[in-house]
Amino acid sequence: MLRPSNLTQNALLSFLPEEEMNRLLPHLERVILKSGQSLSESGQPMYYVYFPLDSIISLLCVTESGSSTEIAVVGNEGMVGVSLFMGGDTSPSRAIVHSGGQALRLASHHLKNEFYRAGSMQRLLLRYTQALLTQMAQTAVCNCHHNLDQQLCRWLLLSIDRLPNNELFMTHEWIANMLGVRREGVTESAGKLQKAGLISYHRGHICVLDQLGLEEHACECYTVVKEEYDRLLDQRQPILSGRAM
Amino acid sequence: MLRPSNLTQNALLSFLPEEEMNRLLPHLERVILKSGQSLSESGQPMYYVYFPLDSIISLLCVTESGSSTEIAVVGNEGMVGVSLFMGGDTSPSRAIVHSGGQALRLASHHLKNEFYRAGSMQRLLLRYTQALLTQMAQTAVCNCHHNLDQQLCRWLLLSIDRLPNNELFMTHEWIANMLGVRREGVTESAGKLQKAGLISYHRGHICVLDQLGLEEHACECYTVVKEEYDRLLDQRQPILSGRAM
DNA sequence: TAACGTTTGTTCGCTACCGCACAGATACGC
DNA sequence: GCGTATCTGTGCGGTAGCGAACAAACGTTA
Repeated sequence: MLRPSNLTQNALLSFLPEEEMNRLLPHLERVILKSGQSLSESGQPMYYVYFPLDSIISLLCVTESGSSTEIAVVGNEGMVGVSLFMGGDTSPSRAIVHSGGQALRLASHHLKNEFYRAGSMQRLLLRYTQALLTQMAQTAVCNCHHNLDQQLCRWLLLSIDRLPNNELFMTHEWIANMLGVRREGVTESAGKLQKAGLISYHRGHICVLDQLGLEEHACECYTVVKEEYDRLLDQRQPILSGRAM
Repeated sequence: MLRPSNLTQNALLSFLPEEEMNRLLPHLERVILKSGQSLSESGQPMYYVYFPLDSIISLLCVTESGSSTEIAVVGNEGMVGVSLFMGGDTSPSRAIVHSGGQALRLASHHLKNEFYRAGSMQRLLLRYTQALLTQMAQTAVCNCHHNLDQQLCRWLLLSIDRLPNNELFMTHEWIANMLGVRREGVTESAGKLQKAGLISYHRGHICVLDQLGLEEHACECYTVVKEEYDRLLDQRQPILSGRAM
């Protein structure tokens, strides 16, 4: 059984009124997610949804030829598995843990039951899905019109916004898979950012040194997404954990 | 007042049970949408949602610099304005009529009222939104990994699937805006398709001559999207109009 | 210490697409 | 019929990113 104090680290759950939270509480399980682990595969049924605490999950869309693109990133501000209550049952995208950590897991039918009571949980999850839609749309246009340098800045910013500190463990290779580009391209862009003093990295360990500087180098996509999340999800009491959005 | 027989041209509405349809009927207005007309602008409040009959609407995401990319296309299988019931109130994207025709319009509050009764309408609209999510994700990955020729094929196929026949009125310039590329690029790709006998075009009038051929030239993205729409929305009685999905 | 796998740095030619410029063809209004 | 706007075709140099290949630096294990 979880102590309520730990639950508030997930923003979505922290917004729930006590009554609904109490109904969910017995069914929430704390799990450890490992980097690289898959939470869902395209077209496969989902048995659980996940509310990340200090972990980050990437939603990927994969082509026939095997190349992939991240279409959204989920941290402690959200959840993985919206397609369940949207009525799809199966997941349309692959969900990969891109930064290991803890998450709360909830069996599908418990989530559906609560959702179809049509109370706060439903409103909250729908607003979150709307934020996800915005993120996906903005990612799509960013892939099209902004260069790799800008995309890398956006990606780093979205990641550290969802982490407790300004460091992340991630190789260039991984980032390349997320952005749908070559590893060498990431190495080159990351090199520029390091020379500019914005980040430092070493063998899969990246430190963001100058967040504001990154924002200046990023395209507007980061801000657009962030502001939409704030608008849709920050209308209630703030979340208790440190850097959460 | 609308005759019920005309309503069935929109797939979403045709799936509604009679009771719910009767509640909506008095509030549905038939409107003519003109090519190029904007139904919603990014960040602006929406007063109506639209159920296209023989018109097609593009959802666009626009960058600061003014370049745009289509993130989804909506025809008589869907509706424009999902963000209303998702809780966003304002539209996150620009909705532009890309093929003029008729649509049914419903004032926001009537839609919300029906949605929050948590009946068939809610389930249906959520399933549709799920299909929209899939389309957006697939479009994003397509922009990233597939070349212009393939994207053009996908785009043409998605368009004629939503039209009563195999011709559409659309200049290369417009298509370029949708795909987020140069007009010259579209001219070149369209030229190839014409030489291959798959389409013919002349000053903004495009005829699809060989749909199967187009599908062979397209990337898998078209099929993925189409099958997901079929799966999510074709589970009930078929729609009455001719070529509807 | 030595061997090996992983991560990053760098180079080279190649391709798709960009941005620009301009020309021809067609449709439309006066 | 004529002028004009729109649509399409084409040709240029430029560039961002690709694919492949390889080297160097680092960490881990034996």
